[in-house]
Order: sequence, then structure tokens, then C-alpha cells
Amino acid sequence: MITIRELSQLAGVSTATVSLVLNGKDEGRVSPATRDAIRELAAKHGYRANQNARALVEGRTYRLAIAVAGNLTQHAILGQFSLYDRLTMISAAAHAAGYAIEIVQVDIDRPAVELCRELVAMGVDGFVFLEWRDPVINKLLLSLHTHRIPAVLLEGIVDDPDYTWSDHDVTAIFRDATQRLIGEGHDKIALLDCMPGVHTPEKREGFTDVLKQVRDVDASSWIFTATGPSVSEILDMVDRAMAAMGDVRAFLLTDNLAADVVIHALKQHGLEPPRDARIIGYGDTVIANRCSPKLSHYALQIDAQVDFAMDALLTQIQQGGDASPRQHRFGPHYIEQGT
Amino acid sequence: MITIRELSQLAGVSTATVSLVLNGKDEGRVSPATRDAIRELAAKHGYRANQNARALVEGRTYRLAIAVAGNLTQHAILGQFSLYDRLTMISAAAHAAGYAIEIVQVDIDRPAVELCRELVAMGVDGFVFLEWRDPVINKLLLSLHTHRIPAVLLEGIVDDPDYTWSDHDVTAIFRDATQRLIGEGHDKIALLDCMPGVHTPEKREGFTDVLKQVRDVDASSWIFTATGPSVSEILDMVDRAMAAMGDVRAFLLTDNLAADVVIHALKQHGLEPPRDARIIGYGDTVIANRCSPKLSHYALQIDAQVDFAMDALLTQIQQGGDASPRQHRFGPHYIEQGT
DNA sequence: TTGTATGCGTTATCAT
DNA sequence: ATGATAACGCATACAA
Repeated sequence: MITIRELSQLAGVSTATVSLVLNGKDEGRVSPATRDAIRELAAKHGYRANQNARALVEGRTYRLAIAVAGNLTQHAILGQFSLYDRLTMISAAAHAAGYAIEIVQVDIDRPAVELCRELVAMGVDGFVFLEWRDPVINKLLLSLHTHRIPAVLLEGIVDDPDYTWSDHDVTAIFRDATQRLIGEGHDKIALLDCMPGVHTPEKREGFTDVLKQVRDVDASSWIFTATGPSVSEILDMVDRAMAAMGDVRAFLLTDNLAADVVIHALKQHGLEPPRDARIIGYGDTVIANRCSPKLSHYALQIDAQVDFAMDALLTQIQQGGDASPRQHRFGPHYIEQGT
Repeated sequence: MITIRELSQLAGVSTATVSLVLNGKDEGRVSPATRDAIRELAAKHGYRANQNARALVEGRTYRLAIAVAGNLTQHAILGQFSLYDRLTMISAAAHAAGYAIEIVQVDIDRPAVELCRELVAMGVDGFVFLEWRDPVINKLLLSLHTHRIPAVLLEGIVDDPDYTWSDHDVTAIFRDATQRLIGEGHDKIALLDCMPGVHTPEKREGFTDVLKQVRDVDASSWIFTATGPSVSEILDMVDRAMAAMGDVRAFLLTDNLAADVVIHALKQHGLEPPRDARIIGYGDTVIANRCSPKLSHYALQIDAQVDFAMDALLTQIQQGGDASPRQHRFGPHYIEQGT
């Protein structure tokens, strides 16, 4: 690891000059000749700034915390399937900016005051909250806000305009999906809610609203629910759907997770997607790609969300808290595949 | 954040004394009175050492990398389900020792030389390799070894005694499981291999060996395979097992992931576990707890493995590479539950 | 038993 | 346009 000092000796200039150049702060303060020489030298020796020295002098830690909600009794197994992807993406974005991360499970059953204290005591430069549906998030964000510690909420929404978050627009997505199926000429559509409790109102609203507007039908009887994630529950749900609306050939799935089982169930009813049945899912693409045929679905655009959130977070850190909060709701992003 | 200097002023001693005490290096060098006073003061003000300053002076980064194998075309979705747990545990252990982490996806399809260079260039103090089954791990470990960068392999085995790893003893586990079922009086046992390719030989060996020794039967015809993870594949596997050995009531599952589907399949055959059928699984406990009834299984003991690996890694970092490598193979750990 | 001094790599403030 | 130099917080060799 070559240091800025060695670099300065090689270039025959001072460390200050090198620092200016390498941080892009040489706006008409360093001659183009020396600037180019320094850059070339740095590239040649593969110079990489020592983040610890930088952190020390800047009074930061160059560490971020990724906070995931959980509790002791009930693991967030459902959302867990692709948490790994999210963590990897966040870590990559952090790494690119010189940050390392810490992953912290926050037990939401504990008193909020304690949680706030612990989060602050972590001594990180910023927080990424991942998939928080629990209302305690508001208290945590407020606490961090008063401590002037930047934080973003990834895949979640809070009302207060002071906070930064990004999410996808669930209602818009299910609206778009329903419209798509109608546009394809389907008279009947079944909404298979295989993940009740997760954005259930938004999903149903998008579905029923469009059917009411476009077709003037009350689609509430076209919604079928699996109370749990088990195979038998899902099979039962499909059975009920087929029993209630025998000639339905279009299905909207509230989470890709159940796709494999749903496809199997449809086959048992003599329907072979995509030939005999049309299915659209919603959720993680990696999961949509697991079933055969691959599931057409609306993606969560995690990569775009991570980009947005990390950019907002790092900006806030850099500007010392007087950066304005950002919010973004990602619209429908449809991926056509086998079904 | 109170510093060592402020602490020293409060205690009326020098920073050196405080440093010695707080790092436990005051072996008969500081009077008990001042030592206690310093400790009390530190606790009172919640002193936490600035890791960046420490890192700077020690010439370390206080960052670890967690390297996960993957490639662009095929995501490690199967193992991914509980990667999140592992990452969280590792991060917690790292945090306790003052380390932050970076998560890096290593594309195993790329040239090993490139990968090695990139890993070294990360500039971390150590590596945790998570669930590597690809032989390229040997090259990576060798490269890091020559660069004197500590590394451990979690849930994996390499032959070379120079490397540090921990894993569970798959053969021993399936031996134990088979013995357990025999001990319970089961004449016939079906091995349902729902995850071919992952430790397949070890699993089969443990199974057939015990049945050969104890019962003198050739159990190779008692092994049934699902070529993929899909629901229909697994249902088909169970169907074949039931067709081939109609009165079998004991089932050994090569991965908990399929438990839900297997239970469903057995119910279709009129078998209600645990009343009519006995099932033992293998794998992550969080997954075993998802099905109903909960799956009895052999656990991976990830927490113990993380403890072991992280302790080994941190020791190696602290001792500057002349710490001896450690290996450990965790034996069977049975968890009795609903099935 | 305790204190002083030095240096780690960087940024930023002043001179020059 | 560039160079000295002072911090930042800590660990440690050395002095007292």
C-alpha cells in the first residue's frame, strides 16, 4: 500500500498537493502538469487512500449500519429470502464510497428508547433500514434525526417529509398488472393473495379499482387468500379459486414465492402455463426465475432502490445533515417471462 | 465520544496509563488504585476506543471481508435462504471485536488469478469464505496465505492442513440419523435426496453404511432423488418412494428446504406425520421451523461454527500470521420436533 | 509505577 | 501554484 507521502516524494511535490489532486479539489490550484503527473503516478502504483486515516481526520467512522427488523420468537423468514441480495448490493455501494458496514438485527419487541440508545452508540456514520414495516421505525428515525445521524429507509415508507426513503408503488403495480391482463382480453382475473399482511390493502386496492373502473365489476369475490405460506394452504387457495370461478385463466400473484406451488396446482387442474393460463407475479426476480416456466412478474427494482438510497445517504453524510431528505416511489417495472 | 486524552485528564494520569489499563496490558505496571479509577471513569463515560485511530497506529484496517461464491448466470439461491443468518452472526462477532465488514460476491467463473488480485486489493485484515464448494477456493486460500492475509472457510473443507476451516461432518450426521431411525424400530427407511449435488456422496454413504452394518441390507434401492427443487419434482420423488417401498414409514430428508412439500406429499398418501410417518431432516433450523408440524432435524450449528471460525480468524490477525491453523468438524446435533 | 514523545496517513490551514 | 505543518485518537518505546 503506497501512501500519499511516498507518492509526493516520487512526484517531487508535497503531500498537500497530492491530496488536493487525488480528491479532485484542485480547482485551479494545481498546475495541469503536476496534476497529471500525480494522477499517473497514483494509478501506476495503485494508490488507495487509507480510510482510517481519512476517517480520523474527518471525524467520521466510515462505517454504516444496516438495520434489519426482527425479533427473537419470529424470524423474518419470508422477507429473508432475498435479504442477502440487498445486503450485498448495499455493501457494494458502500464499499465504492469507502465505507464498511455492520449488520444489526433490531429486536422490535424491545423498548424503543433502548433501541435508540443502542443505535446511536454504534457510532456509525449512517443507517440503512431494510424492510421495516413496524411503526417503531418512526421513533428510531426521529431519534437518529435529533442526533443528526443520517438514515434512509429502503423498501418502506414513512409519512414525515423529514425522512429519506424509497419504495415501490404497490398500488400502482397491481393497477398496472390488472390493466395488463384486461388488455390481453381476460374477462376474469383471480388475485391469489399468498402473502397476507404484506401490503395487502394496496394490492387489493389496485386490483379492485381497475376492475371497477374498466369493467365495472366488483372484484372482491375474485380475491383468494392463503393464510399461511405452506404448500397445502396455497394449493387450497388455488382450488378455491378454481371452484369459484371455473373458467378463470388469468392469475395475479401477490408474491413470487408461491409461484412454483401455484403452477403445480394449476397443472393439477389441467392448466399448463402459459398455454392454458396466464400468471403474473410480484416480487424478487431471483425467486421468479426459480420456477418453470419462469414467472412473468413485476420486479422490486432493488438495484435502483439501493442506488437511490445509498446516494441519498452518502450525500447526507457528506453535507453534514443539511442535505434535504429524498423520497422516491418506484413505479411498475414489468418483466415478461415464461408465464 | 470521550477520548483517551480526556479520560487521562479526568483521572489525573497520562494517556499512556489509560491506554495500558483499557487494553489490559497493565500487568504489574499500573497501581491497582489508578487502574480501578480509570476503569470506573471509562465505564461511567461510556468510553469506546476510536477504531480508526487504533487501526491507523496498528497498521490494520479493522475490516473483514465476507466472500460468497456466486456467478452471473446461476445465483446460489438454494444456499441463499439462510445466508442472511450467517452474515448477521459473522457481523455481530466482528463488531464485538471492533471490526466492520464488507460483503463481496466472488464470480467463480472468472480467472482465479484475477480473483486473487482483487481479493488482496480489498485491503482487509481477513477473509471469511462462506459456503464454498468450488475447488477454486484452494487457489484463493493459497494466494491469501502467501500474502499473509488470514482467512477462514466457514462450512467447507479443504485438504491442506495450512488452512483454517470448520464444517459439519455430513457422513457422521447421516450415520447417526439412520441409526436413530433403526433404533426406533423402523425396518425400512427411505432417503429422500431433494438436493442432489450438495454432499451427495457423504449423505448416501452414511445412510447405506449403517444399514449394511446393522441390518445387512443394501439400501441403495432405498434412495430416491428429485432432480430439481420444484414442487412437482419433490412430489414425484415421494410418489416413487411410496411405490417402491409401500409400507415405509421412516424418511430421511437431505435438506429441510423440501420438508413442507414432503409432508404434503405424505399426507396425500394418507400418512399424517408424526402419527403415521417419521421424518428427519437436515439443514437450517429456521427452515425446519417453517413447516407444520415442525421438522425434527440435524442442525448445522451455524452459531457454533461462526464462533469457532471468527475466533480462529481474529487470533490469526492478532498474532500476525504465525498462529496455527485450526480445523473443526462438527458432529451430529439432533433437534427433536414435531415430526 | 507513571509520563513524554513519536508516529500512523490523511486533510486542511496557513504561509510562501 | 505549492509547501510546511498542525491536528485527529491511539499505542508504544523509552525515559524518569
